[in-house]
Amino acid sequence: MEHARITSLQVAEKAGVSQSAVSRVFTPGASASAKTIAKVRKAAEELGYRPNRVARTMITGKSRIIGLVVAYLENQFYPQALEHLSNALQAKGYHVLVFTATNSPEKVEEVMRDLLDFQVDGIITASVAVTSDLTVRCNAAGIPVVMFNRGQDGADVNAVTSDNVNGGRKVAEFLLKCGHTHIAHISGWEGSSTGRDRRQGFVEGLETHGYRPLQIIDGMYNRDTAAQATHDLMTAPTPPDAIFVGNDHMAFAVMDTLRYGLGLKIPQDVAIVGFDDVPLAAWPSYDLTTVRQPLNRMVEATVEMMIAQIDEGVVAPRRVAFDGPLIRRSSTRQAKGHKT
Amino acid sequence: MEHARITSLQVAEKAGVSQSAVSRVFTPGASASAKTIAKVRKAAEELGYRPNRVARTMITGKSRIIGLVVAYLENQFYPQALEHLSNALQAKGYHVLVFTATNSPEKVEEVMRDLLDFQVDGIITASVAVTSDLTVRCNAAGIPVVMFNRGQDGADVNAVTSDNVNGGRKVAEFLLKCGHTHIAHISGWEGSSTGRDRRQGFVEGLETHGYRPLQIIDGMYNRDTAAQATHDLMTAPTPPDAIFVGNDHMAFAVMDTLRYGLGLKIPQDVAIVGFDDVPLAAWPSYDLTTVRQPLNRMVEATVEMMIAQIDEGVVAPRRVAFDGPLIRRSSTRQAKGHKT
DNA sequence: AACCGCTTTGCATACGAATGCAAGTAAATC
DNA sequence: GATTTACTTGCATTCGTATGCAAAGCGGTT
Repeated sequence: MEHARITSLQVAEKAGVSQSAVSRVFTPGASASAKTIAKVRKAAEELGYRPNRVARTMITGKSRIIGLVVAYLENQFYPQALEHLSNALQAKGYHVLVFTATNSPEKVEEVMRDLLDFQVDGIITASVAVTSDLTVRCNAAGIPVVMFNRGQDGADVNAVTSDNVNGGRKVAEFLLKCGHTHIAHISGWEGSSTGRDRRQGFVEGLETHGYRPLQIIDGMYNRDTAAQATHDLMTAPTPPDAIFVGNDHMAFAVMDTLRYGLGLKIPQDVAIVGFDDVPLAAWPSYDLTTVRQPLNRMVEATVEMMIAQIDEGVVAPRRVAFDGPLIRRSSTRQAKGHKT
Repeated sequence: MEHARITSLQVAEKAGVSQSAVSRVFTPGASASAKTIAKVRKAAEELGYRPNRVARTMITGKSRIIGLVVAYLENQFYPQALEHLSNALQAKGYHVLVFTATNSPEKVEEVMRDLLDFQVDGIITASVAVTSDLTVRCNAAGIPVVMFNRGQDGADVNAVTSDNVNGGRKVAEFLLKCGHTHIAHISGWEGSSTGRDRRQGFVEGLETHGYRPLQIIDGMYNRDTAAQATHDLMTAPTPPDAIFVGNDHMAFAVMDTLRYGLGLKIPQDVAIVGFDDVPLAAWPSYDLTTVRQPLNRMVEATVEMMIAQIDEGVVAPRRVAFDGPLIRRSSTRQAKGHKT
C-alpha cells in the first residue's frame, strides 16, 4: 500500500495547467496570476502535494542543509549550542546535518568530504579545528564555512566567538580584587584558539597589576586531566588560593576533586572561576563563578553570517567576538569593596 | 574561481568509457570488468570525482539520511544518545538530520512533514511522542520509524527502551531492602510511556511487599517542577525518607533542593534514586544511585532495526526493552545485609 | 566453426522540479 | 482602435546519476 509521492505534474493535470505553472506557484519570486495560483493551490491541497526537496536541490544547487561538525557532546555547552543553532536555522528554513568528528585532521578531512557530497549549503564547525587548507577548498567550492566558538590564526575564515582574551582578563582582575595572590590556571587545550586566548588575557590581566600566574597547566578540556592537574597543584609546596579553569566542564571536575578528593572548601580554601556559564554552573551544587558566553548572540551572528554568505556568495571573511559578563557566584569570595 | 563539480560524464570521457560504466563502478553490486574498473578508478582519482549524492537520491529514492527528532537537549541523556546514534549511523554510511520538536502534536506534525520532504530513509524519535496516525502515514510512505526511549500503547510502532517497569520494580525493592518505609515518587511525565512504566513497576514492586508509595507527584521531567515537588513533599506532615525520581535530570534538582534549599542530608535524611545513569550521576557532587539505561545496547538495537527495515522494507513492528542494572552510589544507604 | 551461457558495455530513459525562451494575453497609453 | 508595455504561460531543456534493455564480447564445449 505504498502511498506514492505526488508530483508537480499530477497537480498540474488536476489544476489544468502546465507543470511549470505549478512550479512557479511554489517558487518564491516567480510570477503567476492570482487565478492560476488559486487553482494550483487548491489542487495541491487536495492531493497533498509538497515539492520534492531533492529534485529542487538538483536544479538549484541549494539543499537548504547546513552541515554541523561537532567534536563531542559531553560538555553541556555543545548540546546547548546545537539546539540553539538548529532552532535558529530551522526558523530560516534550513536544517542541520550533524557530523561528529574527533579532532584528528584526517577525520575532519573525511567528514568534510562527506559534507560536500551532501551538497550542504554551508558548514558550521563547533569547536573543531579545521585546517586552513580545508576551508580554502570549501570556499573554492563556494561553500561558506563559519567556525563557532573557535578561531583560527592567520587564516581567512569566518569565526564567531566570545571575547576570550577579554574574558580571561576579567577573571584575572576579579580574582585580584578578591584578594588572591596565588592564582593558578588550568587552561583550555593549548591547541585551541579559545584555550590560548583565555589564557593570554588572563596572564595579561595579572601582569597589568604586577602579578604572574602561579602555574599554568593544560587541562585539555578533559575532566580527568583537569582533576589530575588540580591534585598536582594542591599538593605542591605552594598551593594556589584561586584557580581559573579554562571552561566550566573542567571546572566541575576541579571542584569535585577539591571537595571530595582533597577535602577542601570552596571558596574558603580555593576560589574557582570557570568559563562558559553552562546551565549546570548555576545549579546550587556548583554555583560557579564564570564568564558567560553570550550564546544567543553568538548563535544569531553565526546564522546571520551563514545566510548572508549563502545568499550573496562568499565574501570577505569576518570575525566576531562578543563580550560576555563575569557572573559572580559562590565559588569565589566577595570582592573587596564590592557590595552584596 | 568556482571549482565546478566533477561529473560521472567527465570521468567517463577521461577513462574512455560510457557514463554508465562509471556509474557501475561506483554502484556496489553492479558488474564491471577488472579493466574498466581500473580505468575508471584512475580517472576518477585524477579528477577528484565523487558521486553526487543528491542525484543518486533522485534515482534510487534513498538518501541515506535518517531524521532524528529530539525534544530538548538539556537532559544529558539526549546529547549522549544523539552522539552515539550519530556515530553508529555514520559507521553504516548514514547521516543524521536533526529536528527539534516540542511535545505539542502540531509541532511534531509539522516536523514530520518536513522530514518527509527531505526523503529521509527513516525517522528516529528520541523521547518524543508521536501520534499513531503519524506513524501510520510514515509506514504508508514506506518510511520506517523507530521510537527511541519511548513506547506507545496499542500502536504498531518500533520502539527501543530499557525495561522501565522492571527498573521501577528494582528501585522499590532496593529501597525496601535499605529499610525505607516512607517512599515517595516524583514521577516522569505521565504523558510519556517511560514515566508511566517506571511508576507502574515501582508501585508494583512496593505492593508485592505489602507497601504503598507515600505519595506520587508528576515531575514533568522538569527541574523546576521536581524542585517544587520536593519542597511540597518534605514540608508535608509526613515527609518521605526516600524519594524515587523519574529520571536523573530531575533527581539532580531534587538533591540540590534538599541540600541547599532545605538543609537536609542525603542519604541520612532522605535517600534518592534516579533513572538513566547519565555521566553526571557518577560525579562526586551527586554520586546518585540510579538505574542505568544500557545506552550502547539501545543504540545498537535502534540502528539495527532501522537498517533492517530500510533494507528489507517495513516489517512487523518490534519492541525491545533492555534490562538495566541498578547502580548503587552514595545517595542511598547501605542495604541491610549488603556487604561493601 | 558453430553453439551456448555468462558477463560486460553502451544507449536511452527516468527521477521531479526550475527556468530561459518565445508565444500568448491582458492592461495601459495615446 | 492601434500600439506599446507588462505580465502569464507552456514548451523544452537541464541538473547527475542509475538502470532496463539489447547488442556485443568472451570462454568453453562439441
